[in-house]
Amino acid sequence: MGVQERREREREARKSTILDAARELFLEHGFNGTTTKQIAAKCELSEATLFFYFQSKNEIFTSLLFEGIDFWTQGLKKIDAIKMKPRAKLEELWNFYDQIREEHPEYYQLSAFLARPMALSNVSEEMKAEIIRRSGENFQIQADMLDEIVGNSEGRIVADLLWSTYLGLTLLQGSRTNLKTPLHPTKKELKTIFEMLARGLLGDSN
Amino acid sequence: MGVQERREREREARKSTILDAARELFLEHGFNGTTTKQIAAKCELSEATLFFYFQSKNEIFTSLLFEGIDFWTQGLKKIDAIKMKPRAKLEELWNFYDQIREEHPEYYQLSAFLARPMALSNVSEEMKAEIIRRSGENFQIQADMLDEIVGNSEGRIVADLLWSTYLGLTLLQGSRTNLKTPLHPTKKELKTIFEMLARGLLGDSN
Amino acid sequence: MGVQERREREREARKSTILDAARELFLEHGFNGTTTKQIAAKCELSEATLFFYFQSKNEIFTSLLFEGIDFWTQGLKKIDAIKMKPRAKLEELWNFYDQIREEHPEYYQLSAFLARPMALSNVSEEMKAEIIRRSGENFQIQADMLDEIVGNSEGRIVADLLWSTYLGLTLLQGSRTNLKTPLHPTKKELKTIFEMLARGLLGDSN
Amino acid sequence: MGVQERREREREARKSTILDAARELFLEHGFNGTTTKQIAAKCELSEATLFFYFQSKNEIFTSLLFEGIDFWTQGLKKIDAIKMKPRAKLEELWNFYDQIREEHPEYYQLSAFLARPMALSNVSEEMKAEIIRRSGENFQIQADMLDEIVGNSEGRIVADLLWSTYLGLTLLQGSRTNLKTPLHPTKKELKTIFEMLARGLLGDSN
DNA sequence: GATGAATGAGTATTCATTCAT
DNA sequence: GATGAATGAATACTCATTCAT
Repeated sequence: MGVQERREREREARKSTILDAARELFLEHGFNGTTTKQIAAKCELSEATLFFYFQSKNEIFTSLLFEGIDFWTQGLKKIDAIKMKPRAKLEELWNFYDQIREEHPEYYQLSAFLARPMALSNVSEEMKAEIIRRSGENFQIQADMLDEIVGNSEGRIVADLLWSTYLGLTLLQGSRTNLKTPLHPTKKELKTIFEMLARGLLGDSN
Repeated sequence: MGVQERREREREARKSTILDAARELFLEHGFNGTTTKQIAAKCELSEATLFFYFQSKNEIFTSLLFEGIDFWTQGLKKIDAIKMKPRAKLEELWNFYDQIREEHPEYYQLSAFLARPMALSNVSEEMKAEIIRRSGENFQIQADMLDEIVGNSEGRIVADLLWSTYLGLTLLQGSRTNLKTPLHPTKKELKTIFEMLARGLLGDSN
Repeated sequence: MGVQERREREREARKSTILDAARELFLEHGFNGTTTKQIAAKCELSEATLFFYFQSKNEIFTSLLFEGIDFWTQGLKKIDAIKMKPRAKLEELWNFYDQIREEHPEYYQLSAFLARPMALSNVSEEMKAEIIRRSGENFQIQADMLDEIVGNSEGRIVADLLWSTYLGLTLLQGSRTNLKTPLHPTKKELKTIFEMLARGLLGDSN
Repeated sequence: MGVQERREREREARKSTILDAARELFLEHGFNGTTTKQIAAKCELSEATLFFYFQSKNEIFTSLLFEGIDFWTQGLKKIDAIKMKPRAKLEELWNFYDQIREEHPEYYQLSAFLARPMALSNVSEEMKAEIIRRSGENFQIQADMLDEIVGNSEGRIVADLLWSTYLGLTLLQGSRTNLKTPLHPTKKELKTIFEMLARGLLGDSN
């Protein structure tokens, strides 16, 4: 059934085209600030075609959400699998955050996005449940990893600290871009912050 | 003229009523997701009446922004004025964050809000400039305070760390509320996080 | 009853103030393009006060209409009363048109206004009837006068020609102002036009 | 591609339907007195559909303006091309006015419309410039034609007289319709008026 | 598969008018 | 008398979605 397979592949390619356009627009203008007309224009299709590939604007949106969550899952699982000393692994995790932020800012923004109170107000209850499940899974991976790193069951707390800090720093930079303030922390300063944090988390000796 | 004064007071009260309704809705659904109809319904006025007190939906929005920024300014200045040992002052600042978050979550959300890339896309250039100015002032107060606390000019970096962490933690909790995950960190865990941070910032001796 | 009389006088004065403001705005922007807010602002009263002196925006409008029609009636009756040779009287009438256009353009515009198909669409049937009655009276005075001037019962036709020409010329100038075309006919050219017309109406000998 | 051509034709037909409805309403109630709802109802389409064919209410309006101006241009050029004796040509022109008024009163009203002070207040500066240009062209054709007819360079003045008279007569009839006065001048009386005018313009001998 | 055409429900804002003081 | 406050109805225009082809 080569024909059917090719059709399937083509269908997925088209969906990708649409998602690429939508992702950019949703990130820049938010859900309500983005129109199907804009999405259609950006991917050079008619508005009607969008609805052939997705049931609704909302489905396009949740597709992007799942895509982002899955991206994180894959990265975290890869790190989890590596064998390393605690301090090194902590640094590895931190660097992973850094890397995603640089190479895939859209997936980074996603995390901040999901944290906003209004984030899921347009999403159906079923979808919401699924998003919750998958996001929780991601957090659990990090918490387990950090349990191991700090050598006790405070992993959950440390995960909170580490993750919040990074999330906060990202937002801070976003805010400074908005507010046209000089961008801080720089790459070097980020390193300093990590050292401070690591000292706090693991003690001076590490 | 008692009459005129009473009128003025009543007018301010009405504006407050509108702002209270609008604040809640904007926080929950964002600017584009909130309609003047919703605001009017929430404060039990007609839509037209909104426009008697504010020139536009945008003016309502920016009024809320300024209100929040000013609230922070006042609190920060109060702390800045207190004479204290570094470690104690650090704790004071941390507690201030905590207190606002508990007593005025709406002003807390504001900070996260301002960080979003699309946050100010509906705001006129003049207003944007003013928001930038006042927000920057708030950050400067914190940076200066922390310079003094850590005893060197790394205040800016420390301010970044402290503030990002707290901002991140807030978002984390928001995210967990959204995602219906059990709420962490708890009050006690927050204390632990602060200890870790303080150790990282000031060294073990403090 | 001096008090009551003074009150009456004051009331009329206020009405005049309002009408002055309204006249200017209606002429410039039309009925639908003029708002009660604008009228109130122009005469430095509150919108509500307008409704103390007039029942509605429509009543303000029809008041202006009657005012204008009456102004014409008075002028025409004055000319009618003068004893003169036909050609001189024709010129007198023409000059009267000219004078009103220069000194009271608002009353001149009125005539053009009344001629427009949509002119009275906002006016109640009773008011419309009254306007029709009084306008017809004005036309009758002119027709009778011209019967006498041309010495036969073709006055009605001549009145039509004379009046249409003048009305048309006024509109022509209005159109040229709108279209920023050089203004023609000039005062001198108007005289030439009158000569042509008079020759046509009365024959070469006059 | 027959399909594409048919689509194009259908699209033009729909635009025409909308313009027909709009023309009637604008003539009767003016720009501000006509709503998109009314237009939509009149041509049995939804309001939204109007905006699929035209960018704005204003674009509908200016489309009508251009349509009318072009109609005049075509007729005038046709007459200009005919070789005739002066008096005959003058009559030809007069009859052309008459014909348009009878067969296309909407294009006749247009001229009166353009003359109103507020006529173009809703039109963009670019459009206004274009309207001015094209209207001026029409007048120039008439002035040149009349220069030739009267045999000297007084064409401009004669054009003013002729055109104003006709414009005025149209308005007069409009006014009488409004005011429910018996309609004058009749067809026969119009002829008499023309004779008077022609005598005035060309002298008794013609 | 893809799209031009069509629309019901909504969007911020304005308007003439009313009413309590 | 005068006005600040309030509003129902309307206004031009937009949006996500549907459907015939």
